[in-house]
Amino acid sequence: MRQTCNTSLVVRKGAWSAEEDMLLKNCIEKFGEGKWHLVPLRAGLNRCRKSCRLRWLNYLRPNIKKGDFQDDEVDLMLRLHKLLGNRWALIAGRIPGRTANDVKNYWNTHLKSRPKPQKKESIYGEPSEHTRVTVIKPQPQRISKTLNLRPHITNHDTCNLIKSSNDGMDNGSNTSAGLVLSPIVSSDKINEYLEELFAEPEKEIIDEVRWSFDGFSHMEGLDVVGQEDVEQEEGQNSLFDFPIEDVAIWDIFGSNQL
DNA sequence: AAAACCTCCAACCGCCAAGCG
DNA sequence: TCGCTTGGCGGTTGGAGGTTT
Repeated sequence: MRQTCNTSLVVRKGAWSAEEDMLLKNCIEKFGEGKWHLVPLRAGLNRCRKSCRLRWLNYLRPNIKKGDFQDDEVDLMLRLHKLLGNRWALIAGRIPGRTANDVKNYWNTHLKSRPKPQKKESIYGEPSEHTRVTVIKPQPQRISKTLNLRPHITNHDTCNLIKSSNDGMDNGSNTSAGLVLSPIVSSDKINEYLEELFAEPEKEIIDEVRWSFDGFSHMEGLDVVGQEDVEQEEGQNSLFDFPIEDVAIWDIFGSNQL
């Protein structure tokens, strides 16, 4: 019989006690993350694997930032949500110390129902009523060898996806798989997609995206290469083959391997 | 003071895809 | 190729604590 959280097997539910936390923490520190099906046994916990995993990821793991979201975190969250939609794991992967659950909860409680600001007052780039925004949703959610990234990009476009070896996180706060797009997609396709995405004058698009690039590179210690430098790069199949604003979009998809 | 209501977030649930035999 | 197990995700819920009446 398969033991899951849904069976009638008696597994403890509800809030975790300090003792359970300690047992789980000791277990993870001893055996490492992963093999969640073994964790309840190893730790001596009467909890299901999912519950153990969730408790560790959302509460016990080191480097988790508690407390209110800072303005820059909220700003980043809004921008990422505009691009990615409800991809909380991906969004959290770009906000150091925050978990997907944190981001989701914050969004649902603070941002979801808030009125959209007027266009001119918008600091988050919210779309006007005439602006159609297409949320980028890498499809499918998990990497597949036969992945068709987006309808815009047909099989004719060679579009390789590489699963990031370090899950796309360099801050230890997220376990979502990072996606790395190899830059074989034509710039035309990217520009076409950007235009559809923002449906704004070109300058605004570039400003928006450049902000993103600057933000990420600052946050993650990336070495920003300006447009002039980009043009001097010679390597083939390099992300630097792209204009700087294009690189930012791919970074948003989850890569920190620039 | 207490009941009603609201807010927030930890935890649960169900689903999906990868991996493996 | 198929079925099972596992890891991971987003949506939802329940209850504790705070606020209002």
